[in-house]
Amino acid sequence: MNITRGIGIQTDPAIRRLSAFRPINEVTTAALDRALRERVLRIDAGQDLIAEGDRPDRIRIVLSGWLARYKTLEDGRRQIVNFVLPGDSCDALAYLLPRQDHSISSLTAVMYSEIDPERLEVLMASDQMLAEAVLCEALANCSIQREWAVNIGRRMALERVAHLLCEIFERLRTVRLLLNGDSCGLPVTQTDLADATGLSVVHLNRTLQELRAAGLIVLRERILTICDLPALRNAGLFSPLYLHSAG
Amino acid sequence: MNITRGIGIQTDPAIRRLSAFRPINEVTTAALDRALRERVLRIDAGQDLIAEGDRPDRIRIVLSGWLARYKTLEDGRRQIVNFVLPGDSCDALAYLLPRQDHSISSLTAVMYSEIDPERLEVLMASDQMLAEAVLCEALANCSIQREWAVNIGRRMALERVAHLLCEIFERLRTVRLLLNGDSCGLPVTQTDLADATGLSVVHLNRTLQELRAAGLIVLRERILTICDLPALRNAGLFSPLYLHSAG
DNA sequence: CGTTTAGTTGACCGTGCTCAAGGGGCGTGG
DNA sequence: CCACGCCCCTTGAGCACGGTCAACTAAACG
Repeated sequence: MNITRGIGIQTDPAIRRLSAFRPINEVTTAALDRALRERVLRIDAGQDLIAEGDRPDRIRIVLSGWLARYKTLEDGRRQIVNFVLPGDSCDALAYLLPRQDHSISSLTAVMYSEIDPERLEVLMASDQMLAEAVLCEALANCSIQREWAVNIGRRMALERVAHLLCEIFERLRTVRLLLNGDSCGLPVTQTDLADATGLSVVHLNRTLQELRAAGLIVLRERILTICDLPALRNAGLFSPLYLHSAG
Repeated sequence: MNITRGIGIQTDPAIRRLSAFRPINEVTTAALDRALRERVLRIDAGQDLIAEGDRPDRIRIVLSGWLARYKTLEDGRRQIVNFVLPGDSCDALAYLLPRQDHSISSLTAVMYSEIDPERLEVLMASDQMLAEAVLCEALANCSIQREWAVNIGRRMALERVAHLLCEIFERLRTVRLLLNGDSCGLPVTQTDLADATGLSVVHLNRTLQELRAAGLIVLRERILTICDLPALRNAGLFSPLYLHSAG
């Protein structure tokens, strides 16, 4: 984990993410951009950025790379409860609670900004739109959480995986991270996808193959191509309202 | 749905719930109490209080009775994503987003307060502790949501039901709604519990019987008695950290 | 009394899990 | 250069957890 200063850092995803909820004016955008560039850090894949039980102190905002919010049971069973994608915060408001109730680990190499809660509070106090956007981001994450409960609890394996892929595709679209109209990176293992859908790796693998065989997706070398988006949405009973991201 | 004014209304659960996160001083408590009593409404069991797609306008805070946050799939499959218990708000911050992303319906007769968002904002602006408590309540709900994903995704039926019962018991304890040290009301049908755990009604019924046979619980006439709390927690792999409610 | 709703039980079956083994890519080290 | 280990993906076989369907009981209610 090392601090990376200077040039070549893109803060766009974070600003795009917030802009999906409220218009952020130029002055605030610039101030936010400055705050984000002040402490940029990098970690490799497979590191715990936040562990359950930690005292939350700093706010972390992802600039690039994927992470997973997860919890494990005593015997090792793991459930990923959400993916944290570029532009997402690893909990902008968590510092209000005494402890972290879940862990967050990197699935890929990750670049992120650290901001002190006080710093963000100052920014929020100076621009009501920014304050609301930050709250909305938290609320939207909560909504995604609810949809995951539905996904895991009431959808069949095929529907579940289709739904998850649709969600990821949509979320990456709002931060402009599609590779072209119908592809995006999917830099996670099948074990990760299994833990996210509540399936076993074996069954997840077979389900992916079913989706491939049906001509809905191509998944090779960590690139997901959606061949027939309407059909995939249909297969996953996917409706994007819950993402609250206008686009 | 009718307005009930006047006496005999208990606002305690709502105030206790917020006090679990931040100390609320007497002045604010009194102001909050007044705000809560201004518009108290009542609905019967089985009514939708909020429907997916609604434009959120008013804030609703439950004074008595149970509700369920839920989503349904096109073909009728229903997943309850959380219970809303006395003292909980049906989303204090939802008005920031354009649409409700899920429905909330009453499982019992319910008494609740309606507050205008502006009214609450004024109260929050005048007392930082209250503002933080309201945010914490939303964050704690979000944490519960994550735990439900784990519950549904990675626990076996018996563990799942045990866990849910432990959670309900704890949550009712923080708002002082236990009937005595080891009992609480559980005014919902087995269909509701099935939809909350992602199980079928038939299997939920059998799982409850297993818990009864193991001497862990007694469940009769909508009263849940936990005979052996440590054993039930053990059976459900339950650890209350995620509730963030100090007690 | 008939109807409805909730709980219960039995029988059967299927989705998805477990266990196990093998293949391919890749980095490391002999 | 090849050997080895490691990680990830894949496939097969058997099985179990939990779903589905159906029927029956008991209580609540008009």
